[in-house]
Amino acid sequence: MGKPAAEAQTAQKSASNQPKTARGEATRKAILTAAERVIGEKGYNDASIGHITSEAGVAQGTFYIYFTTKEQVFSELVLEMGRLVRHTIAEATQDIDNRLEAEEAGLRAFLEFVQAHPDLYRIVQEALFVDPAAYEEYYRTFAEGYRSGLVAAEAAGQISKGDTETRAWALMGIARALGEQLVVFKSEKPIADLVASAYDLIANGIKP
Amino acid sequence: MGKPAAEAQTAQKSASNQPKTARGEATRKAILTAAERVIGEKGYNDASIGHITSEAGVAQGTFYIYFTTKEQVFSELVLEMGRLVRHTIAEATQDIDNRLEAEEAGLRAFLEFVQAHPDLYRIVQEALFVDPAAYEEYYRTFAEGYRSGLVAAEAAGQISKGDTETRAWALMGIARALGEQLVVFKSEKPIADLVASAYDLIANGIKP
DNA sequence: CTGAAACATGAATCAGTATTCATGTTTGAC
DNA sequence: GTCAAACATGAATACTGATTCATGTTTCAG
Repeated sequence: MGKPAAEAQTAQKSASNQPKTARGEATRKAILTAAERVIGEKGYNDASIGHITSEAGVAQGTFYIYFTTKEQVFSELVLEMGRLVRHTIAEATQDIDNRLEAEEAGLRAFLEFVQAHPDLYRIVQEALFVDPAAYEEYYRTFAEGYRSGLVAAEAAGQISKGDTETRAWALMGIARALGEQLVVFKSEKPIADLVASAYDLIANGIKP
Repeated sequence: MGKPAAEAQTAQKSASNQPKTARGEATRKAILTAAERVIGEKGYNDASIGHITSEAGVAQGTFYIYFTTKEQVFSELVLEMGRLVRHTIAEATQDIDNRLEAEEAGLRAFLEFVQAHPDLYRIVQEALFVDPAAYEEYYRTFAEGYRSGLVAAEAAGQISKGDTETRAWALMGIARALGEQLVVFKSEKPIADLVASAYDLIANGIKP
């Protein structure tokens, strides 16, 4: 994982649903947090508004004060995941000049993040079916930042020459597969070991 | 992608729904094919039984002669994808003794398969949410075959030593990411180019 | 203090759709 | 040819769950 572009606090959500008082703010966040947990655990379709609001400790109708639709809360979670992940990786790699080292640190940060937020991870995966546009945006944004990092590293002679676009996708694929090991397959292997093996593969390949 | 274990034509489906005549056989297959297309396109939840049966050209009730549940037809599609993909790769790599070459040929075969069956590809992804057991089975089976291939190659000195389990997951992750490029992101890049870049990464890594 | 805007409630609405079933039609073994 | 088993039909059932709404309650600017 590399150094994706940092990012501003991003746009205001769509419609007329932003809270105007501290109480509203708190309620909205409670619903969002509950949605993350419930949707992450049960999946989009089995997570009913009732489940979400009861987990949040509010009445069902309250949901529609802050969100116009079940899909909207989902999309917002996908966006949040994107922001958080990019921020996490950017922070973990900001002081590292060498690309290969940055790759290693970024991968570690990503896996730690995923382990800490398993629900968000699953939500992004499900976005392919629930909100394809958000899914594409998530990966495209990520890939672009990644790719430009590789281009710079290539120019600086820190990595060999190659097709940076395909490399970016492949490296993201590795990160994703290892994240899935942790979250979906509940692997017990320590993150440090995963990172070490993946790093060796990324740096040296597997030829004898 | 490597040489997964081959496989027998696999078990009889669960309950009492196997056709007993040629007509029944044909109808069942028509429904299965329609389900593949419709579910692949609309996703599990938006694909109603009505959509599927009308695409298949049969009445709604006919569905329940051959499948006990909407989920069952989905699971069957996931299993089918597993069989097909393993078979395809096994065939593409059976005459190749060198592991790195097998890796290349297997990846190419996988990508060609995925491009030819985009619906099946999406169905497997959605299985994580619709039928997690089938999803796990799909990837576990695949990973085991993959890993044992790597172990053999390592023993034969065809690849460097390393953590074969993590390597297997990482390599599968690369294949998956590139497949997604084709199916989800509609990349125009020729498969040959994707394979060449990925092969270079897998064999040599990216260090300068 | 006060009243209008914000916020909260939860029961009712309303639509979609998986599954069942009573009723035909077709097939193939004998 | 015949008839029981297979197969097919599509309307009816049954249930789930997103969204709305009429009715309170709380907040806070002035």
